[in-house]
Formats: sequence, structure tokens, C-alpha cells
Amino acid sequence: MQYWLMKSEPDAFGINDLYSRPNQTEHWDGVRNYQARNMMRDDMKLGDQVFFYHSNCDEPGIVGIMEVVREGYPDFLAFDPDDKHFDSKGDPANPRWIMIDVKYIKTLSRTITLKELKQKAELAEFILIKRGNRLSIMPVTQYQWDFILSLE
DNA sequence: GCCAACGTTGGC
DNA sequence: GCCAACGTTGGC
Repeated sequence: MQYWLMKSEPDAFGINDLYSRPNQTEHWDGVRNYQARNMMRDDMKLGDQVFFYHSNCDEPGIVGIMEVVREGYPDFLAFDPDDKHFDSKGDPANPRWIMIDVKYIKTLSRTITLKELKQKAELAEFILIKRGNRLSIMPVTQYQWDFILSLE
């Protein structure tokens, strides 16, 4: 089993939104970055655990945990002209963009903030805090996962 | 709202 | 294939 982190803006879709969905499950749509796409398509497997990260908000940080419950499949929003994630070059016979389904597992007792994560020597190699990183999906090592949870 | 960092696009 | 222009991300 592998570990991951996925970012979302809480104004658009936060952890409480995931919690409120039927079966506490939702598809993770709208990813339009090839590196992130490749991870969803090739590497994210059923049962993998994922940190839910709130970005672009008052207190950026890790707020909860979810689990991969469906592996990569075509992101249908890429074919919807009315959706903001529409891709005019999309070809249903050869889908370019991929999504997965995730299920809510838990909300952490507190937000483990980006500010706090940056101060930990143990996380010096964590992709999230590398300068200039903009990936919305990234792998987390077992060591990083355990260490971050120990901060809760 | 600003802007640094980075990815993508498209002319050549 | 280079690279300037442009768009997006996301912390602050």
C-alpha cells in the first residue's frame, strides 16, 4: 500500500464536502497536470491512503485522511463543454484526463499546518515543502506519513 | 490582491 | 527544438 497527498481548495471542495457526499465518496476530478494525471493513472491503487490538504486558504495544511476506492478512469468533465475543466481537444476514444474515487476516512483532530510542516527537519525531503512545488498530487513515504500523524 | 514559480502553447 | 508569451497555482 502506498501513501499520497492531494490538494484541494476548501472553498471549492473541502473535507467537509467529502464527508457530506453519498457513501462519503466522491470522484477527484479536474486534475489537468500530466504528472498528477500519471500518478492517478498508473500508481494510485485501491486501499491507498491519502492526506486531504487544504490549499489557498487561511490555514493551508493537512486536515484529514481518505482512501482510494476506485482506480483511474476517464475524467468525464473533460468532455462537458459547460464545465470549467472542459478540454476542447478531448477525445472520448482516447481520454487524456483521469480521475479516481476517494472515500472519507477521518478528519484530524486539528489541522497540521504547512507552516508547521516546514519547520520539521524530518520532512526536509517532503515534496510538499520543496520550494516552488505546485503538484496537486504527490507521493508520501511511509516515514513521512507516520511522522506527520505523530504530530496530531 | 500580489507575485514567484512553473507548466503549456505556439511561432519560428 | 528553442524560447517568449501566457496561464495557473498557491503562499503570503
